[in-house]
Amino acid sequence: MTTPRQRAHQQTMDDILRIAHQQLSTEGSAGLSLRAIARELGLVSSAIYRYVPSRDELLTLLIEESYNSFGDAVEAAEARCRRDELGRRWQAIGRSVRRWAVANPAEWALLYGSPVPGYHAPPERTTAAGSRVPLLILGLLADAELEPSQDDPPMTAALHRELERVRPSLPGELPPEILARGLLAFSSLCGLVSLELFGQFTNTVTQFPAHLDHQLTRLGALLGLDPA
Amino acid sequence: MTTPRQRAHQQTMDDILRIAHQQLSTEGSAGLSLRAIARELGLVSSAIYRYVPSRDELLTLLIEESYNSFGDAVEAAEARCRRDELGRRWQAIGRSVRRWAVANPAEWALLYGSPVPGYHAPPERTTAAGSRVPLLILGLLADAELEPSQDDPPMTAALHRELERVRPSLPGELPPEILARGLLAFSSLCGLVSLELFGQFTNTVTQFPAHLDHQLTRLGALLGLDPA
DNA sequence: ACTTTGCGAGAGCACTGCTCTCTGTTGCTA
DNA sequence: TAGCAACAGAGAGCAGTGCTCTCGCAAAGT
Repeated sequence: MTTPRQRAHQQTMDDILRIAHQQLSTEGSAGLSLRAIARELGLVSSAIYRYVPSRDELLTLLIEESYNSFGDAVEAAEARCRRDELGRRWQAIGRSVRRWAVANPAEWALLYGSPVPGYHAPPERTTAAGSRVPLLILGLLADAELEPSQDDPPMTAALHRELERVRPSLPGELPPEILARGLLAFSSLCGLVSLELFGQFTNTVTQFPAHLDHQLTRLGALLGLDPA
Repeated sequence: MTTPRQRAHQQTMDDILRIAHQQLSTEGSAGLSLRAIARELGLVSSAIYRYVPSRDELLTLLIEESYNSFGDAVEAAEARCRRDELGRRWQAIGRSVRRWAVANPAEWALLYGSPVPGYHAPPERTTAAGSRVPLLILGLLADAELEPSQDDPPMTAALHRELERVRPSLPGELPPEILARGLLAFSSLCGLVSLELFGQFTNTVTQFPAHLDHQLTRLGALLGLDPA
C-alpha cells in the first residue's frame, strides 16, 4: 500500500530522471544541471535536493538506468536468435550493441566513455547491471563448448591463474583461453562503437553498419564460432 | 628576432599549458578551470583571456599537444624495432600505446573518451595529429605487403568502394581487406586500453600488461603478421 | 487534537566562463 | 627623442553552477 505522498514523491522522481535523460542527450553529461531540471519542473533550485542528494547521485542513477536499458536491448536481440546458431547470436549482439549506442549516444558515453571527473560510480551499484552484456557474450561462448586450440597464444601463469579464479562466477566452464577470446571480442566491439560515436573514423569510414558487420564476422571467426 | 614582450608572452603561454596539463591529470577535463590557472599564475581571472580566448580553445590546444605527445611516444617505440620484424613492431606499438595511456590517463580520456559536451574539436586542427598512430599501424601493414585471403570476410560493395577511395591518402597500396584488418586492430587496441583505464575490467583482469600482450598476439595473427 | 514528517521557497556561499572598462607600461615610429 | 598605438593586467560585474541553511505550510500518523 502506498500513500498519496509516496506516489507523488515517486512521480516527481520519475519526472526528474526523465528530464535528466533528456538533458543528457541534448547537453551531454557535463551539461547535466540540477538547477535546470528544477526549473523545468517548476521548482526552486533547492527543492530538487529533497529528491536527489547530489549531482553525483543523479549520475549514478542515470548510469544504472542506462546499463539496464542497454542490457535489455541487447538481451532482447540475442534472445530472438535460435540457440544453436552461435554465429548469428554473436552478430545479433554486436549489431544491437551498436544500434543502442547510436540511438543513445550520451548514455553510451556515460557508460563507456571517460569517467566524469571527480566522480566515481560506486561499483556495488553498477557492476551487476554493467556485466549483463559481457555476460551475454560469455554465455554464448559457454554454449559453444569451445576448447583451447593451437591458435590461442600463450599467456603468463599469473594471468592464467587469474582467469581460472573468476571461472566459477561465470557461465559454463570457460577455460582461460576461451574467456580471453571473449574479453577481446567485447573490447573490440566497444572500441569499434566508441571510435564511431566519438568521431575518430570520420575520414575513413562512413558505411558504419556494413563495416561493423564485416568486423563482427572477423571477430566471430576469432571467437571460434561458425559463421552460421 | 623576438622582442622581450613576445618572449614574455610565449613564456606565460607555456606556463598556462603546463598548468593546464597538470590540472587535467588531477581534476580531469571537466575540472579544467581558467580561473584556477590564472590563480596559480598570480593573475586575476580576466587576464587569462589575453592568452587564451576561451576554454574551448584551451581544450583544443591540449588535444593537439596530447595527440603529438602520444604520437611521439608510439613512433619512438616503433622506430626502435628492426623494420623486418613486423610482429615485434606491432607488439611495440600496442605496448607503447598502453604505456602512454597509463602514464597520461586524463589525456587518453581527452583523446579517446567521450567528447567534452558542448565542445567539438575543429577537425582541421586535430585530425592530422590524431592520425599519427593509426597511420603507423597502416604503414606496418603496407610494409607487410599482405594480400587479401580466404579468411577476410566479404564486405558490401559500398564499403569496398569507400575503402578503395581512401587508398591514395594512405601509405603503400593497401587493399580494402587489409585496411579493414588495420582498422579492427586499432579499434581493438583502443577498446582494450579504454576498458582498462575506465575501469570496466576491474572484476576480471588485473594482470594488464600480460593480458595486453596476450591479446596483441591474437591481433597480430588476425592482422596476418608472423609472431617474429 | 496534536505532533511529526515531508516539501517547497528563499537567501546565501563559493565557484565557474566570460565581458567590459580603466590604467600603466612597453615598443615602434615619425 | 617625443608621441602614439598595442598590450598586459586589475577590477567590477553578469549569468550560470552545486549545495546549505532556515523558515513556513500542509499532509500523515498517533
